[in-house]
Amino acid sequence: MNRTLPPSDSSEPGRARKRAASSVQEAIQQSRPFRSTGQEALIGLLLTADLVRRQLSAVVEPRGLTLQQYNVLRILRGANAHGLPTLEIAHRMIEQTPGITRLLDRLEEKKLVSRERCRVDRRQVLCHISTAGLELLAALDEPMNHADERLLSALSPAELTRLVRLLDHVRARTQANLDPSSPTRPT
Amino acid sequence: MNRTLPPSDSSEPGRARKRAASSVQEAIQQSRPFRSTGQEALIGLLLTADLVRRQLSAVVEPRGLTLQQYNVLRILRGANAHGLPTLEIAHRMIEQTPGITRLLDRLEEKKLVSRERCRVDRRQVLCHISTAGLELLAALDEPMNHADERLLSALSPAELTRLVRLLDHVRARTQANLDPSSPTRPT
DNA sequence: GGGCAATAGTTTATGTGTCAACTATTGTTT
DNA sequence: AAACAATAGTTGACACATAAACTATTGCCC
Repeated sequence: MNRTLPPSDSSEPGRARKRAASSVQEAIQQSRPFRSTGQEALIGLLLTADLVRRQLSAVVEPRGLTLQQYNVLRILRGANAHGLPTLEIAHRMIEQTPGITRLLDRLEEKKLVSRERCRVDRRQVLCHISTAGLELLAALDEPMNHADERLLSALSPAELTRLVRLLDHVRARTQANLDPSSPTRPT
Repeated sequence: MNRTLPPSDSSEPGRARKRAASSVQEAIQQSRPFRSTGQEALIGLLLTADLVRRQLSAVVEPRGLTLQQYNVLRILRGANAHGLPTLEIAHRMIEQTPGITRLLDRLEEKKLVSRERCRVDRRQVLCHISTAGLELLAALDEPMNHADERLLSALSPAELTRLVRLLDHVRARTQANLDPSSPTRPT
């Protein structure tokens, strides 16, 4: 993407737009090359993640689930028996607090999860996956695994490992940089 | 959601929640390991992209823009003078058609873009970025570049290139499997 | 043991994404 | 020229994300 600082900048016409460009450049049809590899990487990351999200959504959508709902069910399946308090689910997702409530509302409407006040700490609401939920997940395991494989079939095992490592690095660094002092302190 | 640990949690002694695992495993706190590296890669991809999106959103949000709105402005800045028809913008984003209309509606309300019927083909609506829009973008260039660098500062140039290449591969394969009428195909 | 802050969760409001159905214009066919 | 399909875009309905304000419960601590 073009990055030029002055206010009335940029956008000169007739810029050559066909060069042996990277896939990202082609995808967004920008008329200039990237300012940096980093920028290209970020855009590639977002494009790829969107593509993956779409593909995975398409797998669960026929069963009437969104990807987020599927995720909650997976979390609950993995957490079994005792159930999980609502916010614990939110923490394990990339979800904000208010979103998880309604997400669980819809799952409960579909009888895929059940909720109950915790007797020990009555502030908490414990969530469980129902038998129907488990069955639904079971039915989705196959196609989901298949989609996973298909999506990454372009990469060799070694490349996959490298990708995982690179992504881990990015997250590790960024999360370390995040403000550790939470601003949610009314004082 | 940020994985920032609660400061001195210690509410329960018996609650050891750390294990020496990959960053992804730690993040989602799944009790079992991944079935495959591919799955780990996908989840890592989604987590990382979400993180990046959040960080970049935080940069444009103080100016009252969403990341998508910012993107549209960038596209329009890059597309100069003649303006772009609505759907052309949508194609350059990962946006669906209806979304772009309302997105442009909001940008127009803020006087950041203008729209007009094309006289040649009256079905089309040509979109332009306004002077105010250009100024806003200019003001965001600096912090945006800074954020880009910060986000990927963990990776060396060589690693960045590798990441770009790996992501390109994933998209290339998947999109090839997807629909043969690729919308973003210049020459 | 009464006051008060932190915690767990929900509600509300707003912005947005997406699907389906719709309008308007153009191109094509006959 | 009338009919019809394709194109460009909008509108409506609904799910979702996020921030802010709210309720209920618990823990603290004096």
